[in-house]
Amino acid sequence: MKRKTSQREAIRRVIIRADRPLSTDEIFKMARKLVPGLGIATVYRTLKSLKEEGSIHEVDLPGQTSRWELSDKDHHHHFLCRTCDKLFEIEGCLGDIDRLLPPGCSLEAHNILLEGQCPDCLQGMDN
Amino acid sequence: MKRKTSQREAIRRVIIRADRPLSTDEIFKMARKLVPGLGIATVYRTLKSLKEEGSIHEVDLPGQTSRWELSDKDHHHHFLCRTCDKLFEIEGCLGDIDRLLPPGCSLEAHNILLEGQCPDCLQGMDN
DNA sequence: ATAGGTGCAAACAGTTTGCATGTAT
DNA sequence: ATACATGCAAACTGTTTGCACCTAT
Repeated sequence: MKRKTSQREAIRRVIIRADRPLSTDEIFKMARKLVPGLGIATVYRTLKSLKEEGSIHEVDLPGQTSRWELSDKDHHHHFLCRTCDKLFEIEGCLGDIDRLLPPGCSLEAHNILLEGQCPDCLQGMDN
Repeated sequence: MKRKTSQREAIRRVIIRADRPLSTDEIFKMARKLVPGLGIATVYRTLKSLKEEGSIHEVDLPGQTSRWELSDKDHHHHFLCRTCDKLFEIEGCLGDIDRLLPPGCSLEAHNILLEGQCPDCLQGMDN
């Protein structure tokens, strides 16, 4: 996949403009405003392709649908609001992770997810 | 749900005997050996009910299907083998998690998942 | 006897794929 | 011109639900 199509550009633009990782469906709805006829299959295919070319990163979440963010970021983790389901980027990391590793296992990655209420939802403005 | 049926007992037994959190499908296959006609819908319903009554806990994983473990355990996290997809319990936790919390957010839970190779898979015995 | 549990098949949600058509190169 | 991308619908996977039948109480 290398062609510069309006669909692909719209999807890329939506992700670039976002201030947090977006779900596939959010991207679909936002990109469809830019390219009216856009189909969901194209979104899935394009996200996969952007991921494979290395420009975006898929954030897998427990129990939730994947979110997508630009991959040119430093190592970080995420905070998930349990009310609005929005995901936010968290800076920094925790040290001494190796300490938890079971004996005989090799460590290839670690995932830290914080969950709670985001500022907006704490104020009862449920959105 | 309160009745003592062979299906429910088999499912409970499989989870109790396991040395690690099992997937719904693993539970289904193991319990079906104990109760031949067992249907997958019953497994889903029973797991949900055991969860609601508080005897088991659902481990949601990013990108993977849920695993189930007994809920009478201390706070812990998990290690996922990227080769055989088995999940292992990890003792202990990391301190200073609040430090990562974005300003204005409340913290209700945290999730730490380590990923890599388990001892068996490190030795090339791919299972 | 009867409320609740079970198995089956159909329904669902999210995601992927086959195919004919459209379009960037 | 043509190889690749798109939209649609069908297929797929994991999970849930409706319903007639079964069974623990």
